[in-house]
Amino acid sequence: MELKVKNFNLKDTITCGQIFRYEEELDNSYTVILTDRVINIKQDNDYIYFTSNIEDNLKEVIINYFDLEYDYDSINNMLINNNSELKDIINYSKGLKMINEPKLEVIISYILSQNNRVPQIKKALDNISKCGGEKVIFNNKEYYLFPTIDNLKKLSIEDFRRLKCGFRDKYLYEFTHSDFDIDKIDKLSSKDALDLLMSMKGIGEKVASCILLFGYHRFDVYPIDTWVKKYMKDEYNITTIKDIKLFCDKRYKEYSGLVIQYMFNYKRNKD
DNA sequence: CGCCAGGTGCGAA
DNA sequence: TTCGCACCTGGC
Repeated sequence: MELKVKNFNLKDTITCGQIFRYEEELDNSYTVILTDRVINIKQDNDYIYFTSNIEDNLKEVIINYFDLEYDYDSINNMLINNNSELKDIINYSKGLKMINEPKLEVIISYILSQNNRVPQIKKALDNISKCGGEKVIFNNKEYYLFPTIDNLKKLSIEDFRRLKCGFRDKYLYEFTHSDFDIDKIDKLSSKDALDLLMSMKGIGEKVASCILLFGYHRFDVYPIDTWVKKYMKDEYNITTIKDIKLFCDKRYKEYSGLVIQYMFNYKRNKD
């Protein structure tokens, strides 16, 4: 199946740190595990080509997952008009979309991320999926969907430890056995949402920010990672997280989360 | 070996 | 309120 796109960069969108469970294939396509299916997707200029083990609504699923109907162009133009210093990084990063990743998977992923490395996080997520997720055969390979909350509840602390989650085992167990209402977050202000997330063990400010930005499209909440730090130091000689946040909130307001993604993408790929 | 990574919880001051 | 430290795991 194919779809015409404009201002979409598949590679940047998939590889800029939003999701963990994807593979780059030899033909430069990507295989990505979504909620209910596995897809393979490839871009050639203004077209994306995709296949899946499930064809039902595939186009709609792709459009939703890669956020292709959200109007990034207007926001980008507005940002550049108000902040001319953003011209370079936005032109470099335009085509980067914020993925609509399943919320439960985002939460589990970022609980795993504390004091951890990306390959290790991915391995733990794969282990968890193998244990409680539905098996999918796609292009003669086995994949495992991310488990439902009911299946995650079947895992003990020892199971999480065995699945290489490390000391985060107890946080995962407590979260999955809590009465945390994943959809309630959408009804809260960003501050209340942050507080609610941070009331859970293993979720601090950084992890909560990642969850809200990547899982809930809250562009006014965002983490500051090493690449953004590097960018802000090199461009403005601003070094503390507090000052970086003050700077971004003042200039980029409710779109700061989007801007820091552009900074991240620019700084990390420009070397 | 020791160090550290997409931080956080905890006890001590 | 702030500070220092321990923490699974595995790659360097």
